[in-house]
Amino acid sequence: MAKNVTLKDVARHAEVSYQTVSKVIRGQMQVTPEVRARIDAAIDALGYRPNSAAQSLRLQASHLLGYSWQQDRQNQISPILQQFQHSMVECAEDLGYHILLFPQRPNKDLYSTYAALVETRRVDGFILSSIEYDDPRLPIIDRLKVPAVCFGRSSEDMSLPYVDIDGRAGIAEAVRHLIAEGHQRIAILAWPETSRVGTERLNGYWDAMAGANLPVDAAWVIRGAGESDYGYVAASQLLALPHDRRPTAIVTLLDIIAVGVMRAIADQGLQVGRDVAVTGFDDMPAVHYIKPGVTTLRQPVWEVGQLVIDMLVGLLKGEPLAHQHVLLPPELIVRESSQREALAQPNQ
Amino acid sequence: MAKNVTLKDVARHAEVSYQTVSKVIRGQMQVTPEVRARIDAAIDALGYRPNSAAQSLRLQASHLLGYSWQQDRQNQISPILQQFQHSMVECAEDLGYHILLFPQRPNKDLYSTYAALVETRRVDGFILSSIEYDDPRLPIIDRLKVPAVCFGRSSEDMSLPYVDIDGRAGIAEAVRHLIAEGHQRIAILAWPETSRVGTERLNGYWDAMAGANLPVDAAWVIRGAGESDYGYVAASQLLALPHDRRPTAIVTLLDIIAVGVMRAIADQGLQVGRDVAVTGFDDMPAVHYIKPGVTTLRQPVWEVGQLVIDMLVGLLKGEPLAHQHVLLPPELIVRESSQREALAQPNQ
DNA sequence: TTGTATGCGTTATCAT
DNA sequence: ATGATAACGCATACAA
Repeated sequence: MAKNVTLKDVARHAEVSYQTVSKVIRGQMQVTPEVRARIDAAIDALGYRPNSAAQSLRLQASHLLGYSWQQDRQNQISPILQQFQHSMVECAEDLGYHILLFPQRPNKDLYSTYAALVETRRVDGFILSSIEYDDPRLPIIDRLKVPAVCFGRSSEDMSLPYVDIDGRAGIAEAVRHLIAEGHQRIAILAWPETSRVGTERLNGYWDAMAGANLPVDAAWVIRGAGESDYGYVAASQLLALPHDRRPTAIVTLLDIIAVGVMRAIADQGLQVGRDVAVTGFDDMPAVHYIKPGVTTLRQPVWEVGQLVIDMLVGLLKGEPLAHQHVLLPPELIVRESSQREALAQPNQ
Repeated sequence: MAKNVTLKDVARHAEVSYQTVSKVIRGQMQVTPEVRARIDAAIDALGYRPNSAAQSLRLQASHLLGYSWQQDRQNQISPILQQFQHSMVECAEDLGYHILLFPQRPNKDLYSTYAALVETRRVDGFILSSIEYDDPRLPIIDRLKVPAVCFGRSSEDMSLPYVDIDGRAGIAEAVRHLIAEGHQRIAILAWPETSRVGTERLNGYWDAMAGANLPVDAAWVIRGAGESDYGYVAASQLLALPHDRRPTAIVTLLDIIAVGVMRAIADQGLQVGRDVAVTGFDDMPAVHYIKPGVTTLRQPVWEVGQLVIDMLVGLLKGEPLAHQHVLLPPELIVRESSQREALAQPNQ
């Protein structure tokens, strides 16, 4: 490691006082072009960089943002959160901030985890993702009075600023697309009531069905958890309904679940798209190789990450937020799985 | 945000000098139990936590470790790297460190990215993952003379400390397993020669085949890139060989590729496991739902993360490394795809 | 055992 | 326009 080059070294080299250098560097002072050039040359020659610890101490700001993510049962991070992390990191750097990762131990006191980071002044604020009902982190953030912005919301009137995907609007659009394709008996594989995201999306289904004055058979709304297996089992159940009640389209809340549904349809000797339409959610790269292609809803995650950081940094600078809560609509991507006219695909 | 509680506040409350508090806190001083109790009470009452910026400035150490990851073409992080990140974060916290994320912009000067972090003293060291041949980061780290430990290696005799998975040993074990299952004509879908990891794993294949004195038909060793599609195409090619040259087992370097291979086998009217054995790599959760189950090699990623951090922190403390280079063997997980006796599975 | 003095590198307030 | 002085909070060599 090279020796520290300090402000004083630069000042000595440029033959000015170090306070002058400090001010000139950040444009708080006008000097003669000649002096300015001497200082720039000195900085360049010595390779000076301000010491971030000293800056943090002086400015009472670490320029670090704490982020802790959640894995699902399979120890996996959703592609959504991966991209979210990436976009945050880039946007933060553009604003002079960095992301600090910290663990979320299952058996450790959550409060002390956050408190330690705040009280040691290690981070200036937090980003929270995967917010659910009664999220234990929310009261903690509130109690610590630390700036924070969430990706996701626990309810409409959350006190914390958040950016979220409008899953309700997304599913509604998917259902309207299916209706436009001529479907009337549309089923949905929802999530348990404890899932905020799932409930939100299910509402989109009700919206669209009601908007088109289509009746909903109680059997068409299934709640469950799991991945491909959930889709397979639930779809098999739907396809076993009497013909006049059997849905011709099945909406799912996740691409992987849609894959299970498609397998169930094929196993019944039916053809996905032509006989039964299917839609997913997330546009997961992992299912891109599935044939037929899965109609899905792509979340604008990149924008979410940028917005979350923008908002948090704004908060830290004391700027009032333009929007306390932002809802971004997902984009419907139509592929073969929801089209009757799609070309037949040889392999499943 | 609550007001700062400093050492002096604690000292005033405990009626001692603040230097005494400082020393007592970190056990550098013996005091009467009575004084000790007063100090503890004060810390507790005021909720004192040492200011990390002040500590960093004083100790010339940020206790931050820089980590930047790489995404694949599909903007995805491999499950391996996800788990790696997680294990690092937990282990780092146990040692009083945190992970700082920084972006790897494709078109930005790589050197300045690292230099900025080092010269501002923002991080004490780096963790590098996804090392390949001629990795541009290696000379940078070398030039900056900053402590760093890698997950992965570009060559055997790398100057930087590293922890890596012994892919060669892993593939060799998989091949020996296939041989034990009675296979003799074993093919492998390798990666391009530019892939260090791929070359390494391919060597394991040669090791095992040579070790069993089995001849290798040149047509059995295919090099290519891609995911499921690569597996499908390459396997179709292998299965089109004359019967006496057609492999009865196909080794792949990735579970997803194995899935493509299995589809090709099924499309030929053959049965995976009984007619042609298949093995993958990584034990990816995403393919857990595939039937028949994919025999694969699970990487001990958690251990890698722990080791990498242990080594880097040791380096920062000036401790000599017990092992400069560590190679961890993957674990063979045998499932139906490589067993002739496996129960027949109804759905693909 | 306890307290004093100094510096880590920066920013900011005041003089000049 | 420039420079002396203080302060941010902590750790430590040294003196008492």
